[in-house]
Amino acid sequence: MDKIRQSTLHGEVAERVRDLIAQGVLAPGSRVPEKQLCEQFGVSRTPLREALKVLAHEGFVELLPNRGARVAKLTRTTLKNTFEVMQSLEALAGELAGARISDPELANIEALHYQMLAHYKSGNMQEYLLANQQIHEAIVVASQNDVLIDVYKNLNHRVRRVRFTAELSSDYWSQAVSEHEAMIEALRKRDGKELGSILSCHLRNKVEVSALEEMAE
Amino acid sequence: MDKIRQSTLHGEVAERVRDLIAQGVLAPGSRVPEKQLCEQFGVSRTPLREALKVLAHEGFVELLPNRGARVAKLTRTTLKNTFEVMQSLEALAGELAGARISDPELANIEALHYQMLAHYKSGNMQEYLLANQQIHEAIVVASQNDVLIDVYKNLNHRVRRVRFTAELSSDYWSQAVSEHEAMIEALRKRDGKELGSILSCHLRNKVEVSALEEMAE
DNA sequence: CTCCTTTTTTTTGAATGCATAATTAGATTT
DNA sequence: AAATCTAATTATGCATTCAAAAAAAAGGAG
Repeated sequence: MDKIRQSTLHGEVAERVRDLIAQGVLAPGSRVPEKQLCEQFGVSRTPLREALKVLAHEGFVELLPNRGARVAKLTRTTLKNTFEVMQSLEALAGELAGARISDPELANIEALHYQMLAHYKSGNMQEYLLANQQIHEAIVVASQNDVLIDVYKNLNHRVRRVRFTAELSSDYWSQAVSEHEAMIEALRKRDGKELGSILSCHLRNKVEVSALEEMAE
Repeated sequence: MDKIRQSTLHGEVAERVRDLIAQGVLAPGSRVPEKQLCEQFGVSRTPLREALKVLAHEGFVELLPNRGARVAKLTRTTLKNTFEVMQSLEALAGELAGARISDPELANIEALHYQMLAHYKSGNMQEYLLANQQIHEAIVVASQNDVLIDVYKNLNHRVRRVRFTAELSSDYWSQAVSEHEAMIEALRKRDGKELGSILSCHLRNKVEVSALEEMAE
């Protein structure tokens, strides 16, 4: 389950910077202080700068010529666009997963589903959202399409810093839960088409629901 | 039309290395000779290595710890997976473009369409494929979803090195052309749903059609 | 002659150094 | 006192250097 230790320094650094951005330690629009981060991480500027190149490509930071890296602002529009793409990718994942999912994978998703229901009943939103997230990821993984998995994870990374702080209405919860029920049902029937269209709708509300912290500009 | 000169050295270098890979100068599986490329480009290893980090993230090369970068092999499976994702993205692009495309954009696509038809009639496959490619890209751009455009371009980059060397059957050509006719028709009607489903089918044959040069393993 | 070990060479990963551009601070002028 | 110009400081981009690891070459045993 653990991913293989990459042992690439720039990779480690990239992950830590991503975390700093996700946690809001590095504010959107602010410059990325190379020197300070180097001291903090105990590495030289070289691997940090390599990491910044990758992060720029991932959309976490912007590189300004001779002005270093700035934390990219996640605008409402970008967020909406990202969800739009993720929705489409999930729909594809659902279609493929229907045809390709293995029994253990299905069992795992079912287990997650019941965990999620339990959190729903007990009103534990944090845990609910985590299980929910894991289900979606598991479906994507079950698609067995490496490119899809890769692109999806990258986009997921990007929106990680958006916290769902809003109180979700009970209406929304119950609808989401029933959609999830339908998803599991479709998976059990190995009905990819059905699963795809459920997933396609499922994300549609997420944008409005998510309360955005940093929607400057 | 010209993109803004980025003036980032690692960006330039990345592009040149991408080209070398696309042209097959750097063979799949072979190691990327840092020193040699540095001399060839007239830059030091720093920007080259930064570029390699980005290229690794893009899937062009693989980084092996203490063994440098190797040109990634594009397996049949990866190619199939990539087309699967691109197809899904194009379908989304079509849906969005239907709602959002501007009149000049539509006119441009129509122009490209007629160019493509001309090449079809004259049997110029190379030019036909180019126009075809441009139409697909223009539809993606017309979606006005920056994230989508970005991801699509990246995937398109990856498969650029696959050359369509096979002689396309006239059956395939005529079918593809009539599908394109339908696409234009849907665009004129601003019918995103229709365009999406046409595009969704349109790519489906591409995998089999594409004659792959480097399908080792 | 082949296989294995040891040494040499090359290559890689990361730190440091240096020139240039940008930012800040200070001085000068109005 | 506000604004503008200039000097000092700092940060950035890239080249270079250095240590460690891997590949290649040389040597030795069976």
